[in-house]
Amino acid sequence: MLNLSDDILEPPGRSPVALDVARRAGVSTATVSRVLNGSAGVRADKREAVMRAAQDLGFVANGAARALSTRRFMAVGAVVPNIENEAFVRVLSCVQDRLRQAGYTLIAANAGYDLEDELREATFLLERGVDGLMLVGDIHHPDLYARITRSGIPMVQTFSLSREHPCVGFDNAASAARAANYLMDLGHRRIGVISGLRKDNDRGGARVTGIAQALAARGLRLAPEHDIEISYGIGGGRDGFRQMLAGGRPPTAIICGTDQIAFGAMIEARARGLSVPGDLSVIGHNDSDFAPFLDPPLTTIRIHSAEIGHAAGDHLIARIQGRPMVRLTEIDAELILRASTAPPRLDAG
Amino acid sequence: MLNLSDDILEPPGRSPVALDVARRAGVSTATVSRVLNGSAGVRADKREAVMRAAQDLGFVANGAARALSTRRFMAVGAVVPNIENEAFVRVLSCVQDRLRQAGYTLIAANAGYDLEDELREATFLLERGVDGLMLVGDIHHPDLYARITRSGIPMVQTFSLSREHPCVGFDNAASAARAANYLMDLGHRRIGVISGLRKDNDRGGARVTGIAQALAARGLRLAPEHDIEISYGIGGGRDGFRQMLAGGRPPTAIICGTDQIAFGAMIEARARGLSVPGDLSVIGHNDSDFAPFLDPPLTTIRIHSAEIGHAAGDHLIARIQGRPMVRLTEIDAELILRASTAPPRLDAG
DNA sequence: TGGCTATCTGAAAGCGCTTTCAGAAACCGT
DNA sequence: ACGGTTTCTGAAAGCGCTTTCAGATAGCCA
Repeated sequence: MLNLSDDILEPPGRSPVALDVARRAGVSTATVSRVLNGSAGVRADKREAVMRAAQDLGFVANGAARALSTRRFMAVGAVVPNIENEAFVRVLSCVQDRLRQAGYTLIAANAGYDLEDELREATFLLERGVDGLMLVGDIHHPDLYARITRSGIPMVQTFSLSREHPCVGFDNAASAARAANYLMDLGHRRIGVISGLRKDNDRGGARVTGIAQALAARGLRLAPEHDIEISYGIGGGRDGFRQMLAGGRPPTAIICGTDQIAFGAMIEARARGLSVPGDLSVIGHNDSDFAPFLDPPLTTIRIHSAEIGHAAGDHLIARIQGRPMVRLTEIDAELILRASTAPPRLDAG
Repeated sequence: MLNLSDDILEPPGRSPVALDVARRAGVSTATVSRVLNGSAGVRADKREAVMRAAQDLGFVANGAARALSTRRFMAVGAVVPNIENEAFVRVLSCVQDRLRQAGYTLIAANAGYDLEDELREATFLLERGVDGLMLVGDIHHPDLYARITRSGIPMVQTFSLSREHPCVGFDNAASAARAANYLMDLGHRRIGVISGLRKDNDRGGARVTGIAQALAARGLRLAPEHDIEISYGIGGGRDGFRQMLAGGRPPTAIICGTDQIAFGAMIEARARGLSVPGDLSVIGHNDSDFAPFLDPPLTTIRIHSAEIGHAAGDHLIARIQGRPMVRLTEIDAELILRASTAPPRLDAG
């Protein structure tokens, strides 16, 4: 690196502050602030001088001081159940897109499907001073709502609909019911479910409820041995389907909580000599990247994570900026038909 | 909600500050600060009073004021090329683990494999006042290093080794070479590569170089028509392999930049009537969740993302806290042998 | 009980920025 | 050239917390 005088002058211990810029430009810190924040009403020559001085010094405003002064942290927090889950990552990424455009930062945290942990993480973000908060689902620690209210910042829930709180999501029960109806229309009468853990997870719970109700509406029932709950993942899907087969008469179709679970179930089915969709129809959830590439390509409920993220971001920004905003935004999920579903064999009874 | 007097007393407009707690507890803000930061030397009765007052008021310290005062933001930033990439997400998640234990927050940003964007995002984080910075790879915008130096915060690079900068990673060239040697040991002589975009991506570049050198060391060469660069993803893998077949005599083995690419290539191979590993051996990178479940299970280079993340987190925390830290930490990648690799057919020549 | 040390505590001074408010400078028409 | 505007600018007052420093209090022994 060249030893330009500017570099040498900078004592490495202390980074330049607004006062340094002001002195160098021969103005006051007030003017420095005005220039750097783009507010009008500064004569061109002074504006120039400030810009140059800031540039020379490599001045970067201290975010904490700015936040303290403006009472805006310029960041919003998001707590998701699992930061490694494809759908949540997509949402975070899209929320961040929108925030960035408005000059805000996203700070994401992981709750691990546990209400206490979620409370802890959200409190952490609240302490940091985030200007808004994004959560997943409609089940939260009661103290959490109190703290959010007290902090006075806007909050939005995602991935499910809520009658109490602002939300961007879809009707998990209805979309799962749609999948069940589709299977029944194909002629299936023994339909199973493999879902992720449902504790403190309204999405998972609603989906199973929706399916059960759709079955009931046509005089069928979700047999307990066909209602499996496992921890997420491909391995979980294998285990789940194995468990289901152990429960007596096998279903002719299953609806899975994620595409990973569906993938696992399909692997296990094949290992047992069952063909998909010949002996077993399979439906997943999410429309993951790999879903169209499975063998057979997976029929799945596409959750528009990107749209949810964008809408949630817009929602928070609007409320932070004091603009009016609808309480509920519905981003409908969609049943994507591929080749993992077909009518049951005639002899399947 | 019950209308407890405490709730009513709180004017919703203004959240309580340290002074409110101090008054209610009958002490000064200095003592409040001492109690809430766990510093010793406060008599038990006053400590109690402060705790109760803080509790009653639902007091949450203002993070900006604290940061301004302590000159610590208690957050570190991370800029990764693609926040939706499994390996990077894993690293972020593990870095966060470590940071959290030390009381720090992670703020992640997306650079999209573009040096300018990376500079922009990193600057954004620097402005925020992060206490440390994690980057991916050893190729960055020259201005970025200058800004980091000027800010005086510790930085660590990940996923590759660097002779200049602090880093936690592995030798991409060597591990890819190991895969190539393994294939050559099996008897392969026409080996191809499908990698992600290599522009501004030292990892991708190093891997291809490593493979080319390993081939050269045994008197073979990486034919240009067997050296394919595509954008990441399963679809990319399909396209890439199709492209490779169009280039004349097909390879008997390929090494792919990610498991997704490998998956795509396997799909395309099968569509062309080639069996894996009979006609084509395939090696991936990352050991993704689904790799063991592909058909056949995928041989892949396992990158220990979790360990990299933990080490990077520890590295930053140590330096932030002024503890000494080694400049370079090597977390070796590992070749995981599964069923997608086998000796070439005898007639493959 | 007095005097000395060991503990506690509060007043006050920042941290670095934004923003108000009043004064200075520039501009205008006559 | 002068009063009246209009436009700019800087001094100074916070924002809410931490931390120093000196004074107050408690504890102890003789």
